[in-house]
Amino acid sequence: METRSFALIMSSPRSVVSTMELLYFNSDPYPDEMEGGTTFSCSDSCKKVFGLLLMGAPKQKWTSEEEAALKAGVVKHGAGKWRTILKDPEFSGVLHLRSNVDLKSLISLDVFLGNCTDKWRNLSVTANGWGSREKARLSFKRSHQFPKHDDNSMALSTIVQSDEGIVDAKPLAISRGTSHIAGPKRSILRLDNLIFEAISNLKEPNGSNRAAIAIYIEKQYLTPPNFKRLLSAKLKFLAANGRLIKVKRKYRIAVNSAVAEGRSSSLLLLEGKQRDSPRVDKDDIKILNKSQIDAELAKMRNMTVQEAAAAAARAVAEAEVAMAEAEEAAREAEAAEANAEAAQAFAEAAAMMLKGRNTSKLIVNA
DNA sequence: TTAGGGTTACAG
DNA sequence: CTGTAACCCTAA
Repeated sequence: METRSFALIMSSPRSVVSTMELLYFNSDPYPDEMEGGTTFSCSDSCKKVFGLLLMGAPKQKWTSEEEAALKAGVVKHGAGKWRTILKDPEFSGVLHLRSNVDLKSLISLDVFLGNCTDKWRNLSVTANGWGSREKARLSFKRSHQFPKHDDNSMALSTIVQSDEGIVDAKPLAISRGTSHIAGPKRSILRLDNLIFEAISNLKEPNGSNRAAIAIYIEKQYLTPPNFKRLLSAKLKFLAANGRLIKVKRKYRIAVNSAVAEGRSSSLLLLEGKQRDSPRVDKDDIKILNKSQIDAELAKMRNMTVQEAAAAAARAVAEAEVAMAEAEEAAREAEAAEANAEAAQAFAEAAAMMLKGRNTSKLIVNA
């Protein structure tokens, strides 16, 4: 009896062993057959023994198929739901040699872009002084910070319209290691959404000022530490391209703004480049509202693993580009704001001072 | 079960 | 030898 079980375990990857439970060891009778993916029940000491026996076993490189399934699984269930992904019959076939702990490696957008391993978790010094592992961690936290309510939409919440073709399964598989996809500049979408939501919900007749918008968003959502800068940059950008109208430091939504209402779904994620109509504006920003995101998710559930993974990878790649761009914009905006918003900062500082509050922060900007 | 620090094996 | 992919350990 023991011999037989032993053989079974030896043929399992170490990662499976680590999650084994000694179900069959103590079960009577033993199951006649064990298929790949069968989990065992095992005491801790048992695990140690078999873990030792497996030491030196070759590492199991992730196949492109497994990566695709993993990415699709994250799209479907969300990052962090490793066990759920594993148990999903849609992915369990492909991922049956992996444990939930193996899956968790995919914790960041960087990783999502093509590195389904712990690569980005391993500290290594980079030019900007941040270890890539640390970077991955921050990236992950950041991506989880915005949607306070709906984790499931996270994966798609920052999708922007692509100017590129659909990444199909093959290029996806060989894209590992390429963490940035070259292409025309795109803008972050999620914050746009929040700004529009804030302005329209605040319902101020002449529009809302930056502070009010910030307060609204901060009340509704968890915001990143650099949120103020991002918001400033974004407001400026949206006003510059006419999607917001700025009058006396108050922003209102432009009537012809391309807010998602009534927009054809043909502009959305899954269609990608298949929409061949000429672009009017290279900075055109598409916004997915909640129902559209849900629709996209529904579509993805009907896709094959490869299709979903391709779409997911593209979405995340674009989100990553968007995030990088937003941060870049924020950096650039810092200098610009010193001039453009100086008057505002002074005014606010003065007002604050009158109220006897600490003005140091605001004066710094002036 | 997961996140995250730590360790090991392997390729270059 | 070094960097990285894969894997281990464990607090919460």
